Amino acid sequence: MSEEPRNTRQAAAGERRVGTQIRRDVMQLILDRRLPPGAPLPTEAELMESLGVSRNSVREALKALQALDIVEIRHGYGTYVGQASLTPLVDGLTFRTLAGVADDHAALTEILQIREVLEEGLIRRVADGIGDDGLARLESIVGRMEGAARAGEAFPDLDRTFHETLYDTLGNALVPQLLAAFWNVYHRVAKVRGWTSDPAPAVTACRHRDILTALRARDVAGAERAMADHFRGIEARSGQATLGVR
Amino acid sequence: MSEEPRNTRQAAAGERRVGTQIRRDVMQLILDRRLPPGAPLPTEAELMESLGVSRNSVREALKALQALDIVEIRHGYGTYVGQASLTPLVDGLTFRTLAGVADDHAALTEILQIREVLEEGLIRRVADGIGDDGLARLESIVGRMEGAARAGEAFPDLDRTFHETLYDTLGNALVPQLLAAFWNVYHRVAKVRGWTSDPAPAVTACRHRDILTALRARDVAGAERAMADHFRGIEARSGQATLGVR
DNA sequence: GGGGATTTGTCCGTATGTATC
DNA sequence: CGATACATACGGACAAATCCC
Repeated sequence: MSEEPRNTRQAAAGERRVGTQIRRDVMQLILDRRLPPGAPLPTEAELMESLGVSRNSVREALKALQALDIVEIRHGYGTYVGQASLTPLVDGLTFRTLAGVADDHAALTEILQIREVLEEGLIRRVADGIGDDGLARLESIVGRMEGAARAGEAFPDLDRTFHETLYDTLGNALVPQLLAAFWNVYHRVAKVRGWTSDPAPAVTACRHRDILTALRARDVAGAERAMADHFRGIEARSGQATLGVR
Repeated sequence: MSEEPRNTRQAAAGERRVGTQIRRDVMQLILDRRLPPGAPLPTEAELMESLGVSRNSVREALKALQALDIVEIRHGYGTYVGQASLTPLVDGLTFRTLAGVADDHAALTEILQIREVLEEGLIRRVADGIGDDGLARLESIVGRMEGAARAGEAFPDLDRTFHETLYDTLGNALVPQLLAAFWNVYHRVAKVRGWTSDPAPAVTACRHRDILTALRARDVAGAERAMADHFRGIEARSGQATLGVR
């Protein structure tokens, strides 16, 4: 009775840090039970008993998993399986950009370049397989863009929705989420920096119209060029904004 | 003395959740003081005094920031500014893939498709601006690949290094990190699933040789085709692996 | 290499706010 | 509205790891 292994954690030699082990255990629990997003998880009390750890350790591990959107905690109600979205990427990239040792224009240009490469490559695949319903949905969005542009208003949400719907037809759920993540980082940084949003809505609406027109004509090369032009416009706006604060 | 605003947090009405507010405060502290990655942060005791909260709350917030790689905690030493790497993305995507309601082959195909679009678009820009030193570094890597292939051994690390060095010349620090993140997710899932690594190293080495040859000849279209062929090979391997466990 | 100081890791107990039924 | 279950937050205590002298 000289040494009593309080729990099974030390004996298994899985991890020396309790907190890390709890994180792995909770993730493994979700995987083992095939719990879908939104499914209820054991309460903190149940976890501290089944894992043999204190409430504080459970909470710290749960907070870490919450930051990764692997679990979702609702105050006074319970803990649930999270959506595993790309929110952590948005938070991380936003912080990284704002904290950049160099000026943020360079960091934002990097993000923009990746978006550009992605969308230029994707538009080709979209042009091949888009159907009439997809074109109709895009037409509706572009129509609303032109309406807002005539009123002289910017339309960041419509812009985002356009690109999101554009790649819905690919059947790749990760693509719209990744592009939305980059989009969110860009606009969140712009908001913090106090940049004005889209000084020329009419031009932006025209760019989207060009993309849709090329898509209708099944003009792959034209769609690629239209998308490239669109990004030239964004870069120009971004460059002017940084010039303004210098 | 009837009401003493212990801190400025409640008065500003920024957030009603203490934990969330601490997270924002610590991030803002890093931004305000222009602290670079690796710089020391206040100790837990200092934070609980300056923010007027308990140690548990400080620790929970710090654990969340640690999961995002925004801070780095060293047991018995101190807390430091993190690298803000893409580790959270790797963790999230790996979990998301393993927990996928559909089979993981679909989820991995999504990741692979994004890598494919990215690298096919990037290789074009690389072919324009790569110098002799870059070609020499790639030559060295491909040479070691061919050596390993002759010995019948797989070379996952060399594969990863090849793609990483390939895009070093772009001057976009985010590109290699993002590709490395996708690469890590793919191989981590493959490891968990017990897939065998690269059954035909000779073919893989040949694909990389093709890319390098096209790059030397400044053959943009050829480089793009070689890269596409490379991904066809990966997809074939991935498809066979999932067939094997069925 | 030994010892003390500092800092994070873990645990316990208690009180409070919050959402659901 | 009350009752209940749950997360949120606080305070104190000791253990473990690291560093410095």
